[in-house]
Amino acid sequence: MSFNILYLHLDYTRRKMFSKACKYAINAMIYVATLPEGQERAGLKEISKAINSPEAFTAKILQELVRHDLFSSVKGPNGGFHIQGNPNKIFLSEIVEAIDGDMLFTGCALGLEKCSEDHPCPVHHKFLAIRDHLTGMLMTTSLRDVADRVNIGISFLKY
Amino acid sequence: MSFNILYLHLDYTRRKMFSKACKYAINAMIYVATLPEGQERAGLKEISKAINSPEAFTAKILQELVRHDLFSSVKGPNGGFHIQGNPNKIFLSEIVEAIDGDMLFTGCALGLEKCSEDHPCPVHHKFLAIRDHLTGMLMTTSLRDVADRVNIGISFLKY
DNA sequence: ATATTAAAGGACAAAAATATCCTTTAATCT
DNA sequence: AGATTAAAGGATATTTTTGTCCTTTAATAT
Repeated sequence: MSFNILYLHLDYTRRKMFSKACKYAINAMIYVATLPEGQERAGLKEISKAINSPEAFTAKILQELVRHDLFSSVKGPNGGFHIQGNPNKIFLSEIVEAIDGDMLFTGCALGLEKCSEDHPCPVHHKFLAIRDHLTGMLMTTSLRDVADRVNIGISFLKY
Repeated sequence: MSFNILYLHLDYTRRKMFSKACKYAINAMIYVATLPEGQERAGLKEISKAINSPEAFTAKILQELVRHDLFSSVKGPNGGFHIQGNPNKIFLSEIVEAIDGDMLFTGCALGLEKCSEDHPCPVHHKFLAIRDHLTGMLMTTSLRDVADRVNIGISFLKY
């Protein structure tokens, strides 16, 4: 039952920019940011249903976000997760960095250990602009920004 | 012997844009593109030494590049790999697509199955520009471009 | 106080990516 | 033709990422 695995298992032709864990993290935080005032806390089940993610795995990621002070959590009845701080001042870059780290922003695109201006990889200069563009965008896009788009119905968290 | 694994094995804080396989592929092709006229073919050992990559794994990747008509290969003594076609007309995008697929260019950043203008994810519009920037760069940067930089000594394939 | 609820945490499982080894195939060289 | 060389391909191993399950901890509600 493998058409394109005819040739080796080097078929992973579906590499994306972020890890799944990171996507779940971003989606989860956006979802919680969309909740109305007075009820801005949501439980694991609610969150993973809202963003269509595997519950147990999502739990691990939410824990990680709590450790990174992006969420805070409350146990027991009516417990759950709420955003730690002001969604206007939480940026996508912080979520990405919490889960995927900063290699996307700082690491060499070609994997050179000591890639730098002095000792650049062959695509160093080409990627500088891309990286700046990407990190600039992530560092200026707040949770509020994107959550509002969901709330007014012009963007979506699942399917 | 695990300091930052104190908390779960969700520590993969080193996500990069491309897979390792893809980096090896790009580096390998750049290396072969740097070879002087008349000897523009290199064997697996030479290549993986030049780009500092694991030999056997690199072999698989070179095979894949041959299947994608980016390299052609010759067996036996003095065999090896040479670039199939004109390095001026081979672009980084083709190598990335051969190994990592086109999800980086076309896939939704947040993993929405049917992310589109009509039904966009919360960061759709923000990522459009990034993606265009990235793919534009990859589609216009030729192997010759980057190989020349290595040849004149202003960029490097290892360390 | 006790029961209930929900997150935290540990152990484990499955899948994908990375990597190695060994055999087979096809060139070249003698 | 036979020996040698190097890529192709198959099998397998390791590591990382993704995912599940079950117990423990700490809140709330009765």
